[in-house]
Amino acid sequence: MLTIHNNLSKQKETFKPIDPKNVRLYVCGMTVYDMCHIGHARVLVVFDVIYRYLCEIYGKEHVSYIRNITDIDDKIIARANENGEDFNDLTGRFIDEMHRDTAALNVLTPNEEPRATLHMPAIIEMIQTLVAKGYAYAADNGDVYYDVSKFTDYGRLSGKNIEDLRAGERVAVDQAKHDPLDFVLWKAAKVGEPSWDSPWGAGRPGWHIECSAMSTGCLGNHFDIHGGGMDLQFPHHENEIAQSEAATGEKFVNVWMHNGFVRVDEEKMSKSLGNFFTIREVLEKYAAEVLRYFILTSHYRSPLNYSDKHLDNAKAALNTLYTALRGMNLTAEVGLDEAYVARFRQAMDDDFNTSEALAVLFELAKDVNKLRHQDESAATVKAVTLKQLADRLGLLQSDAEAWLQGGGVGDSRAEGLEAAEIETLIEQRNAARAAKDWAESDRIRDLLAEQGIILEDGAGGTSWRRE
RNA sequence: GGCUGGGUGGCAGAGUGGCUAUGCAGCGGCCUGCAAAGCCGUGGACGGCGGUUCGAUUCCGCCCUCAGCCUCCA
Repeated sequence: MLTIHNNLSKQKETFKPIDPKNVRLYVCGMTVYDMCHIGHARVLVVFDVIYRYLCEIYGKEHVSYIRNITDIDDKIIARANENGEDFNDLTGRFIDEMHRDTAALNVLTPNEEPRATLHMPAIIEMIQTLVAKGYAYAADNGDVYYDVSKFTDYGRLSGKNIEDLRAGERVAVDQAKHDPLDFVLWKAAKVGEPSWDSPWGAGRPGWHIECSAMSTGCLGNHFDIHGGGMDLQFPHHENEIAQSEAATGEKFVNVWMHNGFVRVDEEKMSKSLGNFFTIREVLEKYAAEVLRYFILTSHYRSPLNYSDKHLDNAKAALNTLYTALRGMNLTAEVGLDEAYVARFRQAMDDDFNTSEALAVLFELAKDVNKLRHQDESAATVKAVTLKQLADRLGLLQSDAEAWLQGGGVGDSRAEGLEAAEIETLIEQRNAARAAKDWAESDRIRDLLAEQGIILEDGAGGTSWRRE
């Protein structure tokens, strides 16, 4: 029985899809004007694992996963101007870069990745509906605003009330708004800005409305799960609720999920603070799977502190799992160890407790190591189970030998010895060992160690890996 | 100031009203020519002060402290 922490109720609830056989999931994706950073990686990986698990329960063809792309907003326009290029060229380029990152991280492709600029009619139509219903007004400056005072439930998701928000007075007063809390649905275009025609003149949509229009457009007025980063809870998701429920007259979303932040030195990593690392930067030093594993070590709602040391730790942990799989027949047609499968599912059923799920993987690895020289068929069952469960998390996707010999490092790994050279040296060393020439044997081993190559003499011969 | 979520062993990170998390690192042992890997064993923890309880790291209160949101941000 899957339970999910619903941010709307602030508690864990048993998950029941609106349509018992089909699940509908929407996640707020990227604004594409720059490379994705580790915070983006976390959303991508966290919801990828959630998506995979929902597919496991309901069947892949019964889960609709939508992750939008914001491809028009102030920052995109500003960046395109800085670069002196058309904003479409900019966004197109960074959409490609994002897809390169998601592929590297083994993030599955959603059913759809709707883009704001390709859904203008639906966006404009929703704004028209809001104006017609009295929830929105066109201001003197050509902008259209949502009238927050008209939506009685405003603030429910983020635990705020309108009075407190007003008391905060941190919202800069915009003369065109009736109330500082009102937010923009349609922005009138300034000269030279990209724009679309609308009943209120040329302009572009506000950020929040695109998600209301595209999510309901893709999934229907009322769907199951809506996710995104913690920071989107307010105002973005709050505003989405206000827009969607006012426009459709129906409940918008049953379950709201928000993942925690990535931190650097105990501080939020963000573009505005400038303390961020791009996914690409990390992949130069570490294999993508190390980053993916690192993200899954903590619960999705907890903060995740980023550092090289933690990634080194993640790499070492992955090596342990791969070492257990090395030499095992993973394509053997054997049943799974159902006790472990049950424990894995129990962990995932508990609000996607990936740390607990990973612990199950390590216990399986230990079993494999224990049994491999005693009871090969029993060990194979454990190994196959380990591989299968890891698949469900999108982990252990490499061949174990290839992983260990590759060293779990990223794209620009320091070039070392070729495999053939290493094999030759190992042969020389083994000849020395056969002659009990330990000095020579150790000399070769030390030589290789200097190159980051670690030898392991086993019953079946000498194997090697990169540290 | 308002609201939210945290503070767990050297580090990371789950969890539980009494019973081993797990990983990395450490220590002892087995294995090995010696190592490495693996296995066995082992030490070490629940921010502080009260309260509830037979018993609290786990529930309640207060305090300290950290982070986040209240403004674009995953």
